[in-house]
Amino acid sequence: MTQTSTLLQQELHLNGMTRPGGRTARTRTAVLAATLAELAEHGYAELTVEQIAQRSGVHKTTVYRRWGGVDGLLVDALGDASAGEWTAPDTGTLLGDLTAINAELLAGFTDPVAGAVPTAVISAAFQSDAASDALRAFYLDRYERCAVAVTRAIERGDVPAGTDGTEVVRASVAPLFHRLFISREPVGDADVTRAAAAAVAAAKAGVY
Amino acid sequence: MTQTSTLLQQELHLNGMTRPGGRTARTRTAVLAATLAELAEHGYAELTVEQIAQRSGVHKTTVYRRWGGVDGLLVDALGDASAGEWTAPDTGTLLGDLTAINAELLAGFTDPVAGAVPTAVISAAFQSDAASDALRAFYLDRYERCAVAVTRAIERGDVPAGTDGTEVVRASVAPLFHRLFISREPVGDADVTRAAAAAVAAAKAGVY
DNA sequence: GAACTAATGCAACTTCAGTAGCAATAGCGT
DNA sequence: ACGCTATTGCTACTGAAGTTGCATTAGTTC
Repeated sequence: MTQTSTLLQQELHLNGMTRPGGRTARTRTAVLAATLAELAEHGYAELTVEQIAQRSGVHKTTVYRRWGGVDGLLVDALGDASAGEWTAPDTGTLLGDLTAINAELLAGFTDPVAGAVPTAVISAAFQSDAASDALRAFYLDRYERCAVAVTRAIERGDVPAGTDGTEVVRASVAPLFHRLFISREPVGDADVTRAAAAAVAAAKAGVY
Repeated sequence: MTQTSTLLQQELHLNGMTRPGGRTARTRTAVLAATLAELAEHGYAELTVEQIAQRSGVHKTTVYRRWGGVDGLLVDALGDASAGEWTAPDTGTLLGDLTAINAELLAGFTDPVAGAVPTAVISAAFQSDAASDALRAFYLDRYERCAVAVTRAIERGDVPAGTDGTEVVRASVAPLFHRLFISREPVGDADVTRAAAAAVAAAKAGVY
């Protein structure tokens, strides 16, 4: 956590608060930073409010009051992470775009720091409706942004008109998620390219 | 839990025990049955050893000693569920087979009783290595059994020779898992057929 | 059927997640 | 600058998860 990112978070997300003063934002920043740190160090299984509170210097009662528990913290952290602007890569071909998206996705989840929050929220979604809703919103937004790659492919004539872009993206990333969190198999570059190639083949066949 | 299934479980899974006598098997049956019942009623989030112990009439110390905790119970329950023989459907076409597999999968996870154990193990795999290993073994076995559908398609000449059957199956089911547990979107029959069709199209294009 | 021992039952204890009530503090408006 | 109040800090409490040591029961073996 650099000082710049700290200040950045302090400026953002002050909506809906009756008193968005310096202290409120300060505690939020400290708690979320501590959450990320604890998550990266110990993982979701051992993520506890007490540790986060102690690490952030904020009392645990405050954390329980504002976030309700670990799930709430994760939801807030996910919203924070997805706040920044993000645009899909543009390599010139649909296969290239989807491959790049998949590679970025895999790299993100493989990295113990960057992947900790999304992984934890996926796990928390099994228990918490709030986490489930946050996940859905996050990925719908992501797929919407990625769909432009398919739109470009349609304009190039590579893919039938009327193809649902978000569906193609979903199909492209699904095998990676499947290996990572369902069948729990190792995932490599071969899976990245194969999944993208399969989505392209299905799209060209007019499945979506 | 019918009496027949109880007796069936009592007969099975007696390997590796130093004293596989009647009582040991009896407590195991009672505890696993209680686990399934608790899971179906309250879900994984509220699944607790104490409740299971109380419901089964077995002391909680015994449960902790033999299974170590909730995760161990789920692993054992999953092994129990996957013990029975299962063969992939044979409809005459690859698309039909994959669609049938997907439909069965979705129905299984949608049903609150039948889907409770697999769902819980997927969730537990985020915390427990034992659950993760059990999941991997379970699905590898499942995909192996489903791969015969692709083998038949190769023999019919519908799909290029050398196609990896398990990969096709993975690709076919992945979008369903993705909607169910990652993006948390509603899943319907349209998704079942579309995912199967996409896998077929990619397989025919020689991706796998 | 009698001794042996694996497996279970039992009670007490420790630890920790989460809550409640009240005191203290710091931002906000005048 | 001064009061108001949202927010946080603090202490103590409740309840549940999980552990430990020992007593008891029930299969197994001879």
